[in-house]
Amino acid sequence: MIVINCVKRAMSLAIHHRALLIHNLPTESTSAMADKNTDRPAPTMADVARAADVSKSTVSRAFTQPNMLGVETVDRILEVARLVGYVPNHAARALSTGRHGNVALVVPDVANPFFPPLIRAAQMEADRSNFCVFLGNSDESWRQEDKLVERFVSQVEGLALVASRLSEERIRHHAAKRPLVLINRDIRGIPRVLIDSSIGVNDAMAHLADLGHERLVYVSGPASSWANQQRRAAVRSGAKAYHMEVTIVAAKVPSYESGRAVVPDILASNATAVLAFDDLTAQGIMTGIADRGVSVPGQISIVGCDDVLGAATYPSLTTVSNRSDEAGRAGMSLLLDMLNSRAVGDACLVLDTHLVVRNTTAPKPNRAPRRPAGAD
Amino acid sequence: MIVINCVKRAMSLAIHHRALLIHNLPTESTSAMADKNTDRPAPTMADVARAADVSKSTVSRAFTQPNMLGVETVDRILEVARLVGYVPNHAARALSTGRHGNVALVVPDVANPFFPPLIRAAQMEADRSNFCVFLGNSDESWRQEDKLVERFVSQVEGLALVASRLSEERIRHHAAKRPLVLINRDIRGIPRVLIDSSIGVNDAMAHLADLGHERLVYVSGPASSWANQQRRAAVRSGAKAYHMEVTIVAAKVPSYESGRAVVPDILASNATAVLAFDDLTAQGIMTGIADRGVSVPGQISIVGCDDVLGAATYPSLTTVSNRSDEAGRAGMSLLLDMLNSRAVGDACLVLDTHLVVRNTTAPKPNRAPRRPAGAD
DNA sequence: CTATGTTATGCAACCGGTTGCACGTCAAGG
DNA sequence: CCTTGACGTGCAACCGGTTGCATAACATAG
Repeated sequence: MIVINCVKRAMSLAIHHRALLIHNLPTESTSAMADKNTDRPAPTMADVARAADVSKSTVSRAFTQPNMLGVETVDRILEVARLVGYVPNHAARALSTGRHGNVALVVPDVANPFFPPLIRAAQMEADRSNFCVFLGNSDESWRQEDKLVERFVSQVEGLALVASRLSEERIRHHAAKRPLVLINRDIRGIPRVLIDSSIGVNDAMAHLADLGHERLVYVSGPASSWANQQRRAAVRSGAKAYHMEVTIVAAKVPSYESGRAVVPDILASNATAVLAFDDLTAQGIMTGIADRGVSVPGQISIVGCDDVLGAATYPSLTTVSNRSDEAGRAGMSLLLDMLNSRAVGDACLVLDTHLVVRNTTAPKPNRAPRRPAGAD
Repeated sequence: MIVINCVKRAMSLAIHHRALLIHNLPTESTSAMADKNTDRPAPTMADVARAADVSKSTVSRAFTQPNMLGVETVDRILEVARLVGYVPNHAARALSTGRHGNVALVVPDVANPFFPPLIRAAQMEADRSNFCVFLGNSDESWRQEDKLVERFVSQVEGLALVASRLSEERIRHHAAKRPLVLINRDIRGIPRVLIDSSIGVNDAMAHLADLGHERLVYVSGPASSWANQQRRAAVRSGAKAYHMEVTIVAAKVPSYESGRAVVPDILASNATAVLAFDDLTAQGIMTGIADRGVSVPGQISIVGCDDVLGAATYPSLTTVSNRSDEAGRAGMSLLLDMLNSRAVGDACLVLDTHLVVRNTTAPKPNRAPRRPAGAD
């Protein structure tokens, strides 16, 4: 066995182990290798047909339309198939039927905690209908997203794009060739499910206004994100309704680091409350602020979005909660509906959100927060 | 536009919107529908061949072996292809070449924060080689995992199983038909990458011993998890080395809830330190313990594994850190190596781990922790 | 006993690419 | 001038299924 500890780069390790493993193949391993892909190339329908003494067509029907055949024939074929270890070939089937039994799911960032529950729910929903799901990570880039979609399109029956960064034109282009649903992106004529955070954001602003806050910073997310546009708009309208003054600070990508990075801008604004595009950003902001000796929520209140951290932060984060898994399930369900019945149209499902008040919001301090104690 | 707020079950909403959307299709939407899938069924190679006045073979070669053709021929064909919007058909290609350009990645639980970084890294690594990746969620069940693998196998070139719950026999079975790598599962003869947490666990026990702790609880994870077996073994050997008494408490699945559930057992054990299978479990334990009025780390020290929560908990969690993304990248890289060069063997890459000391560990209290203050 | 179904199965074409082999052209070598 | 080889391209078979149509067997009705 080869052991390499603490390898830093995949490339280097790939080279290493390959170089090393030429030798020491225990006999069992060698025989295992002999098995591998050396056995006849997997039984096909023709093999089964021969073994069961019927035609290819009959074998095919035994799997797809059993009631068209004699019961004992079907039984015999299935038995034979099991014995020889036959597994139908998806690709071949897709070629003649046009039905691949696959769907694609594309998200901006798998590692952002907003998405995993959504992915999981979508995956399991697809699984219930025996669909396989391709996962794509667009890395917040529309080019990457477009490339992925293009690569997927020839082997899927439908696509679900989550928080798509693509232009409306590209989305329509793709939707024209394959059934496509959007999650957290709002384009007329394309079926979509939306998490309406404007409700929760509005609640949050009412909550802050109640606490006496008058100056708010909204830390925005990706410009091409529908959720961001919607949240910003909700902040704007909330500002009017509750007579608050709003400053917008931009964090390009939603992440812990982005949050930390915008802390100076936040403190410079003289605001007493912060609404962040998402919890990750909010968390970064919290630690950044704490590092500068400003207390939360004593001097500044903070509200996040998405409720993906639970009560794990300290102080526990007040946030706008939604059920992203629900969006995933609903989106996939919608897509599967489209695949079964052509009866689709301008469907739009809206899931609502609500404010969860925890411990990062408190009444406005008497004086505006001091400048950070430390330098920089 | 149809709006349905606060829908609870996907099924019901699917029915709803379908019922509702028969009407109100704005004209633009209607025309969009007309486009959809109504246009000729996507241009094929034959279409391009006709348009470029060459044979199918030539078009094929223009894409796959351009240097076999005259340069101007290639240029013309590519141009024509672009014009008619031709996109090669993965499935058809796979049928004749046997190369699908797909790989499968199966994990126990997408939503467990240990996996998303790994998934993301694996996905992006595959993407660099223009591979599409299927994602499977085994839901911690070997049956589900087996089903997924079976479904994937006919349309992928290789598989990566993360923390597989399958029996060794099933894994060998699958490995015999397709290149397969394991992540966090150790089977001789099957290429694998392992995160060796025994190092970190040992460090953790040394750390606790330094602090004077003599009685430890190990909260175990899934029995079929290799990581769990490894960690438990490391705890056992550490117990010997540092003369600690160890109790094992079982949490079947690694989750926040499981952690909370085992708190009574932990407190009953009279131990002064806890090592949890993973951070999620540790987090559950922390809040459960806090709820009972026992202080961390004052009365009980807690150590997690995986370091997926960062410093977000309060107190921030001491934990055994690893880079799961590195494992994902290395695993996928290894798989791609196998696909390119048949030169594979008994490869085994081991990534190491280290202890990150934060604020949930402290010297052993003078007296063993009291029973919980509240009832139950 | 023949006309008419009904049911179970086989034949062969087709899905959209890939590829071994054959063919034609043109240039260099004998 | 004729061979020989390299080069560029086309033909046709093949990958592993699906499916419309034909056919054979058998039952029922006229």
